[in-house]
Amino acid sequence: MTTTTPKVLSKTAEQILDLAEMLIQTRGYNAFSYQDISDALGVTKASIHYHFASKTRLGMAVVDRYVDRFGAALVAIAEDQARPAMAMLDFYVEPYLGYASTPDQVCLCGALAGEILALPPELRARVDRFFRAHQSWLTGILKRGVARGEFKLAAPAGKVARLIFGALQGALLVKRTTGDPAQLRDVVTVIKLQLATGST
Amino acid sequence: MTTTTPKVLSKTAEQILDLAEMLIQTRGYNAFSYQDISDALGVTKASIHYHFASKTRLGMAVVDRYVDRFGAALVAIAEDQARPAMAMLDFYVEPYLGYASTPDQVCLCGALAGEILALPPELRARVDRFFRAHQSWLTGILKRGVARGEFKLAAPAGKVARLIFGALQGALLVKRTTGDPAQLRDVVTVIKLQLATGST
DNA sequence: TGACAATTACCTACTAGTAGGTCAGTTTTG
DNA sequence: CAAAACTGACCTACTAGTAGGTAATTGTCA
Repeated sequence: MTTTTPKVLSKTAEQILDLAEMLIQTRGYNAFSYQDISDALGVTKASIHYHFASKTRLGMAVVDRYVDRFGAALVAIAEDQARPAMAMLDFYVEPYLGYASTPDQVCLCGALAGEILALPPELRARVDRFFRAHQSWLTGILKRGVARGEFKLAAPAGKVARLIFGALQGALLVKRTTGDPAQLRDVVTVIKLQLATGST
Repeated sequence: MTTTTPKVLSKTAEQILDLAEMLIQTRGYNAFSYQDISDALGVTKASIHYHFASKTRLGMAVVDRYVDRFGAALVAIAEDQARPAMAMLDFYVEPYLGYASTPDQVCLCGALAGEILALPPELRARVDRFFRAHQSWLTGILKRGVARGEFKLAAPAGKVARLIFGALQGALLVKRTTGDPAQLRDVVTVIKLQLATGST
């Protein structure tokens, strides 16, 4: 696991992390301030600096926690060798559908990617790792589905994984702007139909 | 056409627009300042305010110009009834491939979508319109391809259009972060293979 | 057990820097 | 000349971050 903060976190520190994560997912990293957190949580800016020395460190802690949480879920999904690959894909898209059901949340790393050049290098590297890990995980699931005769791919698994991952991230972004809750649902439907053997 | 600035623009105004467009596409709207433009162009901040009274108005002018330019291309592509639908799709993805060949440009509206909640409402509405227009244009092209026997779709054209559009936007975002120029190329390849009759 | 020293968790008050924006005045140009 | 283009000086609001202080809790040891 990639841990920025060594030991257990205080209740306040966790509240700060929770709120910062939400603020990045909705407004973006550069569009939230320590003052926003201070106002919402009733703690002073100095107190936030006590828990997270800099905004960069706060961002790192938020991303690390998100990546670890998501990553643990990926491991858990892929563990059960008996489970159909399509069911694994269903589990994978669940968080995305969850975000799509909120008024304006997107994937944390998707949000950060939109302002990647305006981000401190520590955050850039973490988003990069997230994208690679998820696309490689998806590639594995697709290969498994093909080996089991569940999926029929029009192209190599790695390229299809890129299509699926990009489509999920893009659909979330579009959904938040247009406000149409069907945006992501439709995309997931088409992906599954295209993967299913004999769908075309 | 959606024109914010009524008459012809001065050379300086156009330089400001060009640079602002590039800055939004790379860094994002909230991560660039009048000072950045002032430094790069050698004009004062006050001079920028002379041409564009507020940052919101500058943003509006940038998006309007971008949307008009892109929209004119869409009309031109769809004009020739004889041209194959696949060729039209090739023309459509050309700008995306162009951005992908730069180190860190993405679609202007894709960049704005990442910080949509931190944007003035005038910009939000414009990004929304862009997304709807492009998905509806893509839907038309897909329907045309089906009618001509060029495409075989696994789902209704509107849903496939959402997949394609989201995948293009998402792939650009991922490409900029990971730096892999093949990210978008792979996605386009898979899309075309999945659309082609009998590809699966 | 009680005394003392750290440590944790916060606070008020402040800094230097940057953001977008204003305005009166000046230069340039048709 | 007059309109258009531009500038320097300035303003207010807000940013991340710092300095220094205060309680309360916790660990250690005679």
